[in-house]
Amino acid sequence: MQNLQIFNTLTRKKEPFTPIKEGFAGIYVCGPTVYGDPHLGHAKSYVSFDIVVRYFRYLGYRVRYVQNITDVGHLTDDADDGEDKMAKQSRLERLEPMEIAEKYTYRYFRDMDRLNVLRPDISPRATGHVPEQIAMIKKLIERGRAYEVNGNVYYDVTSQPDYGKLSGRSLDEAESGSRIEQSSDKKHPADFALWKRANESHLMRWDSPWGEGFPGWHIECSAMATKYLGKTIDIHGGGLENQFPHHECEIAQCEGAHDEPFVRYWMHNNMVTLNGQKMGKSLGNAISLDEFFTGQHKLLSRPWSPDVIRFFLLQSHYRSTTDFSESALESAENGFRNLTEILDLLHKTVLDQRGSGNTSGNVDDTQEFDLQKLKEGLHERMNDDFNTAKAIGFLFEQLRPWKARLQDGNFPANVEELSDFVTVFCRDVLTIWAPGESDSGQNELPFDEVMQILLDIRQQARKNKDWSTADMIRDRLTELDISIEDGPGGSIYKLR
RNA sequence: GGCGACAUGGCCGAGUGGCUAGGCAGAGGUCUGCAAAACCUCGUACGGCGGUUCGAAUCCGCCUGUCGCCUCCA
Repeated sequence: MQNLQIFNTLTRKKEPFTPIKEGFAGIYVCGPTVYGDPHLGHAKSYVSFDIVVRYFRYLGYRVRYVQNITDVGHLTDDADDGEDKMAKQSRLERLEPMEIAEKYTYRYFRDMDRLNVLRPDISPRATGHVPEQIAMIKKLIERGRAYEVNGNVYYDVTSQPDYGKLSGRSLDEAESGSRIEQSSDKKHPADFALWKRANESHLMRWDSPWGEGFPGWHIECSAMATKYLGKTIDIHGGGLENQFPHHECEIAQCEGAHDEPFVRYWMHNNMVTLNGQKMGKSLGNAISLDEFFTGQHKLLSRPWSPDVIRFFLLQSHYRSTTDFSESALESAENGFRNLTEILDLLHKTVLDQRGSGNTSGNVDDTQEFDLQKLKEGLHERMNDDFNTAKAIGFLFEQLRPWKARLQDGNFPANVEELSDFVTVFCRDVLTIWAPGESDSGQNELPFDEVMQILLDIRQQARKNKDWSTADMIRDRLTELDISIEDGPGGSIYKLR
């Protein structure tokens, strides 16, 4: 009955989703390395997978969503003398490495909360799972998949016949690749570290059978995914740039340790560009989410709300690159406002009907709203590899014809069912709107009542053709970013 | 150098071999004391060159361009 199709990076095809266990879905997504503020790239990735999780739940699946927090400092350089990212940041900020991890973990969740990204069910920390990682490494050595040299442990890629199956690489390519470091200890240039020996100055270090050191940068995901989701998991997601080498190595580690397929469906979201350019610290265009929300960045002319950023992201597909620019955001913002106005109207109509028994509007029976068509259309689009862009387009297409009628107080006979469905879909799946959200600004003070007084005075002036008073009220309010709109049924105000 | 993706109307952005995606902007109109807002109407696009086909933006080849990965990165 559900024809959910997922594009599987492993096969490069859309495939119907079938869970390992009926009714359950285990999802693992690579989480952030917490040594800096989250930026647009994080937003794209985690909003994309937020949709995946929410849609699965909407379909009735019980989801376990696991997303790691990488708080072990991995090296900025694959060579032995590379600096640890966490250590580097802790030196810069004069904080303990774990203070850095905590600080940026909080900031990560704060910004994701603002974007309405659901928190994972489990957010395992890499530093909290060192024993699990060591156990997995031991197992790999026992099974002849890994070897130890001078306190370092490497994975032997030649022991994995299908190494490279996810990214479409072969070991021959890797061997001839010009940019692979020819590390002395490795048997094969593509071998990767499972455990690194810590030199004297290294801050984050643990005891292990191979001496003091720290885990390699792929093993945490393998160990934690296995611990919480089992040897084979339904879905593993992450950014496209992690496809190789990170995810390839995760597969090698898990399948080397368990001889069972690690992941059924691999999902990768595409990247974000800013004004057509790759976002990077070196390019000076890496804008953090907080800077977007506050507008405090030299490339931004004003703040952009998290809702608009989420909506903008959903207007493109997760497997397409998304180019951010202020003009594109502005378009999204206008469209977003347009759509939410319709949703507000629907909700308000239902409240009026339910509330005051006697109704101000009336049923427009000249035309039915085809709710079945809306439902099926949205499901069809979401089932097509979570195509939120198509779904939003369809939402506009179906709802727009009713906007004018709703404004005139006319509504379809099934307005309640329509509103209920749309509320669930927009609030629980897309999460771009929730009923009553837009007008619950300052309930502490009787702001609304005061405004009503002003509007009444102005209405009186207009009745008396006292245009100068009427216009003064409007102009002064406009200065405060409160706009007045006169309609047939009276005037209303809008903040912003 | 190796591997891979993408090139759609002013902008953003979906897309199935044949039928209007959608949004934003723009133009005209309705409404209005003026304005704003809102609503209605309007665009027939698919990088270039070949090929397959009755028919291709959609399939194949070549070319050009952009981007990503190959090194930490969502």
